[in-house]
Amino acid sequence: MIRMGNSKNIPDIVIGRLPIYLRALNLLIAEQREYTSSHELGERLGISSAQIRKDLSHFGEFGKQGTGYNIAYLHEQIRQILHVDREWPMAVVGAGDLGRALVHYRGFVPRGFRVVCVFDNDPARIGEQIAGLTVQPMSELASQIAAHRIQVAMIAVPLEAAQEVATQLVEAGVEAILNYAPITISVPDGVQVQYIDPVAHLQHMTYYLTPKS
Amino acid sequence: MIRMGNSKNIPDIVIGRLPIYLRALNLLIAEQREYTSSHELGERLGISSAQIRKDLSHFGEFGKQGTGYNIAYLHEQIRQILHVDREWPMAVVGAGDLGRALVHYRGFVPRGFRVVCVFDNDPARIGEQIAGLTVQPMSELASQIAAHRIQVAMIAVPLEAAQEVATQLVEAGVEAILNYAPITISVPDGVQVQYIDPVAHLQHMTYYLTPKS
DNA sequence: TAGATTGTTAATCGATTAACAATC
DNA sequence: TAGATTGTTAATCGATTAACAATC
Repeated sequence: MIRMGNSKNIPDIVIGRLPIYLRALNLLIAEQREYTSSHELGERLGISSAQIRKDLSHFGEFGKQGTGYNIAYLHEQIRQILHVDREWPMAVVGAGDLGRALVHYRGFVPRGFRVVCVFDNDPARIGEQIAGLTVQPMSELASQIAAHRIQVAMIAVPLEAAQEVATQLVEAGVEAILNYAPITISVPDGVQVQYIDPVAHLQHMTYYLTPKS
Repeated sequence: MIRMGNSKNIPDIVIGRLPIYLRALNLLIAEQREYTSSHELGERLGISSAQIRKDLSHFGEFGKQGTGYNIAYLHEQIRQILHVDREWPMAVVGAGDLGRALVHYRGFVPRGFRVVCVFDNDPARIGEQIAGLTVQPMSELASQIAAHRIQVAMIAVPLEAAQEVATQLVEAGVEAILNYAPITISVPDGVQVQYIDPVAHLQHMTYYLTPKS
């Protein structure tokens, strides 16, 4: 297989840190700062400065000796690397409390995403309006995803339904799934999956705690 | 410093996988299965069987050669290791869409957690009922956390308020924080913090996608 | 110039995997 | 017994860190 000269295989763990750097840069921009350094970023994030420089070096040279990184420039570069220098339309499946909160969430648009449709299989919910979107039946899923050219979806259904929904999403052409149901789903190679399981994080922390009561 | 004989320092990354194992065991229990193997667990989770055996070996010997692991027994053991063989009372700060969804979420109780109070600083929200709980003003935070002996809290406020809320929680005695605001917060040593940032996960995935539109 | 900070190399550290004796 | 699977060791693999020449 031919490999492009500039597309080395960058560790996934490095990719996973770029959004964190971007988040920190957002804040620095809000503070009206112009320059930062790997040392300052590291301090704020609890990461070593060497790691930040090493991570960024996979993609190019974004800093200047002596002065550090121009915040706006580095921000824009990372946005391009992560492909969030545009707006990704997204589908939400599940219009329960969580799905509703996702549709309402104001934090997607400023960071490159927009919920453009929401689905549910409960007749009581279909037709309901959420933040200007109409809850659609699952029978509309494939056609809507095609019509909106949706590549990214979020699953907010009960765990029993999550695998079936994932399968439908992939069949409809979705290539990246953020799954809120506490179950590992199986998808074909090449389809991206990430998980959000608050209880897993809580359990991780309680390992270190001694119960009071 | 004196170190107990049986409390070796177990890598944090191993602790982070235990909740995933627990989640898989929950499913196997629901399927009425009695025994499993490191191979089967690994298949389901996309993890090598060797890693699962290695991880578990940090805590004891839970399996039997030839037959694998008794599911109910392993489940109970991991629950004890993670200290979720009890119910942790939790506070939610922020009664917006997300906070509301967290208070309503049915997935906490079966896995060791229960939201017992919710706070907001918006007079329009204070007094509101959410799933049987009354939204309380921030001025009540310290006394309520003490009264309920709360050690775990979730932050669901806008990012501008997150650091201040975290500081108040720690002062009130909270030892573990799950932060939904997209900002790295600073807390004293010994206080656990975990982050949930859906956008970071989405951006991680879009790195691997080629935009269609 | 002197001070600061990058990008990169090499060394260190830690995590994952392969392999297998033990044994159910 | 034969087959399966554990727990563990040693080897491999990969990620992090320390250090520094280059240079703004």
